[in-house]
Amino acid sequence: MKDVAALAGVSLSTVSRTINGDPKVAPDLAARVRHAVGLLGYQRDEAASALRRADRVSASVAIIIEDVANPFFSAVHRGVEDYARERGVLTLSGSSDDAARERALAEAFVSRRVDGLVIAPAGPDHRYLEREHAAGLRLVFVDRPGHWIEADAALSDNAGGARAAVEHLMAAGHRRIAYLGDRAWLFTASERFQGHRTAVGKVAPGLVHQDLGEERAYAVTREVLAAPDPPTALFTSQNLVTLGAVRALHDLGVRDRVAHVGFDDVPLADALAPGLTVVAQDPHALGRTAGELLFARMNGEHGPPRRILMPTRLIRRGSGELAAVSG
Amino acid sequence: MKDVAALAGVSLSTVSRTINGDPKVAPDLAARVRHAVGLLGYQRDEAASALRRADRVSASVAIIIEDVANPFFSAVHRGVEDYARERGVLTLSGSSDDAARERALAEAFVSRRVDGLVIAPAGPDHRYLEREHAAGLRLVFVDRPGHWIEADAALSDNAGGARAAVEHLMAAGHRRIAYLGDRAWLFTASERFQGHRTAVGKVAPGLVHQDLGEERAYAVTREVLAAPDPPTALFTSQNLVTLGAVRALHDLGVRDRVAHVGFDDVPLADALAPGLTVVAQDPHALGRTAGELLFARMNGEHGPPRRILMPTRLIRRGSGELAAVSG
DNA sequence: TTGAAAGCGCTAACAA
DNA sequence: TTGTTAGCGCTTTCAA
Repeated sequence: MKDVAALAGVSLSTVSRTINGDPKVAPDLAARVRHAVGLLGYQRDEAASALRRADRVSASVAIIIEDVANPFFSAVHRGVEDYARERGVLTLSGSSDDAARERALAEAFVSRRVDGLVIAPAGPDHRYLEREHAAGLRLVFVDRPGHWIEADAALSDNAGGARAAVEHLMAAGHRRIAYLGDRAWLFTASERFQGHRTAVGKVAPGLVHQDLGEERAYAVTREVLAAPDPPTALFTSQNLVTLGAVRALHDLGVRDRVAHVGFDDVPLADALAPGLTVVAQDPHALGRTAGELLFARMNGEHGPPRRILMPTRLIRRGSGELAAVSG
Repeated sequence: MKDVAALAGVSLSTVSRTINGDPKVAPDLAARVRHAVGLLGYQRDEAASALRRADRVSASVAIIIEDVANPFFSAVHRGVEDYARERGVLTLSGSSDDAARERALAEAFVSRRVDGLVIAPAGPDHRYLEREHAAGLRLVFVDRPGHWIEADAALSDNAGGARAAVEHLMAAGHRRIAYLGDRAWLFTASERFQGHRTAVGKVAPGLVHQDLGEERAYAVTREVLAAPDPPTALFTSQNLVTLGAVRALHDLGVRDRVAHVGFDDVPLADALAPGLTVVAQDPHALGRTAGELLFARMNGEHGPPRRILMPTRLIRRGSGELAAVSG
């Protein structure tokens, strides 16, 4: 910056003002400065700039998701990024994997002075953010609400969606409907399980399996169908669980006999035979909504925490419309 | 920080030294400092720290990919992130979409003083990075090499993989093999087209379609198959193109008659009927390798640019093994 | 071993 | 309108 000032023959303040688009710098000086900037390839040091700046804005927000490579979360990420970009704000991101890493990431972003933080919780306790939040950190939760902390959240209608899925299966005559879900303590999972339970009335023992990942879902699907009095339909409550179950049904050759509805859409769902019926969320919209909440706070909105519920949508593609056969 | 110093009754330097693990701080002082830190929930301002620090290390790297929500790129992202995390370094990321945005993002990251930059090129010209690169910016390209700039790169064996895919189809008797690809000017696309051409010898007119996205691929697949003298097999050279083609073949009801090999694996490929044969890359490993190259430079490695080629793997699942019927 | 003071690159108050 | 100067939060000489 001082090289620029020297080359343009002006003071540091004039350079700073020119760069920040201050209107009351003489056009000829501004031109000299811009010329020097171009010649030297000067770029402002954003960190130093934010450090000195009165409002301390870094023009960046961060999102912490479970896994940047999970299609659901990466679409949420993209939603936040699109919203932020339209406002000239950079979006940082990181994969939390687990509660400890989530906390480490949150602290890393906070100490980099992001203007706001979006978190898709991987951990069951966000009290560690209480102090920062009280001190003015703009914080929004997405997909799942924060625990032990009062903050904005953008969520899907998990219970309603799950209930719709299972009721759809029941309307086709199914009564023995297995529930396969991921980590039971997660808000999303428990909401979806509630939805399932509401629809079926009483849950048959042996038909509920939780804490599954893709591989466990594959194995459990095979086990459940091999057991006596097997279910005639499956409700899988998370995208990776759905993938595991689809592969298992396929390998068993029963995709056209065992009904199946998954929560969250997956690629190629409509190219399967039969197509995969799902309760789709709109992860991109979820991300955008989280962005809206976050920017509202950044723009000075006060008031109590808001919780926005996004609707889900049942997409009939065949697998959820298979009629129940005598069980 | 000065609150911490006041509470602990020491000077700023002692706080700084304690936080940075300087061994020659008296244990009792260090304990007092740490206690105060805990009480106040103090976290160092990384930006200010990096600003003053002699080596100016920010403990962060960035990766620019076309779309954080594309499964291929998000897996690359995750590979870099995993490698960096093991070394205590934060990974930032952004979606470039196009050349202009790529440049804007690169400049944003550079002005945030990341220690290194990984780019999956979206643009055809990286001369804008030349000055920074010469000035010491650690730069690695992934998936596609940089253009008009000499820098390290981690690439898949695009030509070899494409050639293997098409030769595989030819071994099953196919002679009329359509090529469907994404933006032709991309390095990856042109390499894959070269591989296709090498395998088939001479390219039949009307069987090559480029610059496709998922929706265009869907439409073009239908058109190509409806035309006189249609191909008996398809080679789709990118994941979104593959998805479009699969859906089109499915909707036409010809997935068991028209052979198909895709470049890059897609979810549920093995749950289709027939399964989708692909030439798989390992995007996670590609990301890790880019990370290795980057960190080697960050650790002072000199020498000429290195280009690492990662092998691809043909995964036979059925669609690529359909025999040619009389055309 | 500890503290006082200078300064990283920048912006903002103040003076000219 | 422009320049001078102080200082953001931190690290790092330099002296004590």
